Amino acid sequence: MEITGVAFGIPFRHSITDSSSQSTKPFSARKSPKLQIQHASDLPSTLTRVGEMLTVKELNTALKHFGNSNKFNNISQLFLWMQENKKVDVYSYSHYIKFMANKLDASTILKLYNNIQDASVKDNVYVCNCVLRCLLRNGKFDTSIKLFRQMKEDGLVPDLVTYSTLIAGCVKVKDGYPKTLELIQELQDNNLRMDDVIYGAVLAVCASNDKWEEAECYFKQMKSEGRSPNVYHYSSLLNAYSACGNFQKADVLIQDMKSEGLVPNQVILTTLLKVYVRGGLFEKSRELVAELESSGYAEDEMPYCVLMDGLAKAGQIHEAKVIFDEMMKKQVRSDGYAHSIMISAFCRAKLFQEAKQLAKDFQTTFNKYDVVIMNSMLCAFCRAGEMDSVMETLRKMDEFAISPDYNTFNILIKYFCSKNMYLLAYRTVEDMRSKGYQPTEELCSSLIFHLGQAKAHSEAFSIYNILKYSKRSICKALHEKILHILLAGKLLKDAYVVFKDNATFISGPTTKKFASAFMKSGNINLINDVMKTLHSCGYKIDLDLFEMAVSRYLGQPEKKDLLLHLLQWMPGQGYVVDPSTRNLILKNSHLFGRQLIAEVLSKQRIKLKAQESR
DNA sequence: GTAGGGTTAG
Repeated sequence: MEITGVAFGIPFRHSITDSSSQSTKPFSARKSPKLQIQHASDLPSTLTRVGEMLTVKELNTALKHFGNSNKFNNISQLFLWMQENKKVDVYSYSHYIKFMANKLDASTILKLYNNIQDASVKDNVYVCNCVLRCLLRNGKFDTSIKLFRQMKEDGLVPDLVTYSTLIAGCVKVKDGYPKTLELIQELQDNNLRMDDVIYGAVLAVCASNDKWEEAECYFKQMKSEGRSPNVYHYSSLLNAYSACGNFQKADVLIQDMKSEGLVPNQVILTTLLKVYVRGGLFEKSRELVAELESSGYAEDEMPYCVLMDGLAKAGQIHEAKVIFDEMMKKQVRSDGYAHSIMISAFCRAKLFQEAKQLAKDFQTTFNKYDVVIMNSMLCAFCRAGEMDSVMETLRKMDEFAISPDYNTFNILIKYFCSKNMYLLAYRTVEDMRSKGYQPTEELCSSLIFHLGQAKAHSEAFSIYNILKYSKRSICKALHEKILHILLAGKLLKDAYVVFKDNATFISGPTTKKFASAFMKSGNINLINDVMKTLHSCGYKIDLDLFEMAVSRYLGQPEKKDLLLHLLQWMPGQGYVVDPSTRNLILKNSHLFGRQLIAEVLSKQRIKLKAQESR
């Protein structure tokens, strides 16, 4: 066997990069550890072999290498190894988090951050900024604000990048505008000054929150600070004008922009179209679309979509359809937005056959789906009563792994209700809630009613509880409604809970109905509790109720302590058993101890006499 | 060697 090449060849360290050499050494042995890592087919075992030879800096470079070539699996394996072998620094964290920003979910990133032991890494501004950005990318705005607070307490000194990251996170967030104001105030308090990037983010926040006056104000402010707005700043302000359809302001802004030497691009002109459409200037809008077409800016569907949607929402559904047909004739590139807009528009206009037709058309011509188009189609099929198509669409959602959203659930639940499929509707509400969506009270309330009618008592109660434990306030009459359903279903323990929590909303007759149902067949161990609850709610317990309770106890002598307790409790609240109940007790007193019973009853009599003499 | 932004449609 020839071994010379391996045993006596060029020393390993020197062979490094020359993978094309004719050496007989094994391929891997001819590479530097660094390259071995970068080219490893089995990274963990390569790391075990050569990882220790590399510095943190070199490992970071490898991390960057994997990051730049989108090798996410390798990034994870390498970073994990680095952590386990204590070869991490701030660069490792910021590289890793940056590259994995779209792959790490919120809980993973939080765990990663919270597990950092080295305080100098944990309050490093680069690391913190990366972590915050990653959370915001995951849509976790509140979490990131909370973490930001925590970071500051732990020693983070935020910089301009921190604030711009957070402000950018405020776009498309409820309450994003007030939060942005707070952040601006805070950065100013920290003696930082807004730069072009922050102005850009702030203008976008204003635009998405319908704050055109505020947007205008920031725009002027940045100009007065000697900054030159770029095309993005202009387009955000223009977008802010679109919400109110202020076309005069928009036209002036475009002139201003041109005079600054900026050329309106496709986005600017499309946004201007949005302003005209929102302003109801449909003739001017059509002209602008024509202008976009001749500039080559109408090669995809967006401008048509803006116009169609505006027309449809202004009640001009047929005019919208004309645009749609023209668009189809011109074979404009479409991702399905145009279909989605028209399907929803037809549904809104209650033109369900037309909606269904377009939905079918979409199914046969597109093979690309998302949750919005799925919802449009579902809505159309449901409203047109096409059960098979509804089911097929649901199968498609599964097939394409599209998770249902709030709208999906709502459409389905309403549909199932309309078809009297209440149990299916019930299961869909449960599903909806388990996915974190809150059904509306109106929907729940009607479903509770129908489930009750269908004798699905415990299902009705589940829906009631979903409503109750949601943060919304619920209609007071619902408590009484569910109480009737629970009584009908003999779910007396649940009925008791509902009664106890909502006694003030329950009418006298319903209270009476609950009380006698409970005395008759409720859990014997709760009878005294129910009595006390009734009394403390101001309900005057009548003697029949006591008689029922006493009969229950007499039927189960092992509960004698409960009977004695009840009898002892009564006089203090002004109750005394009636003569027939008294006789009943006396007749059975051997079961309880004659002496005791006699004492208790005589105490009741004394009390009674005292009351009478008063 | 590390981190930030902003524009149009359902």
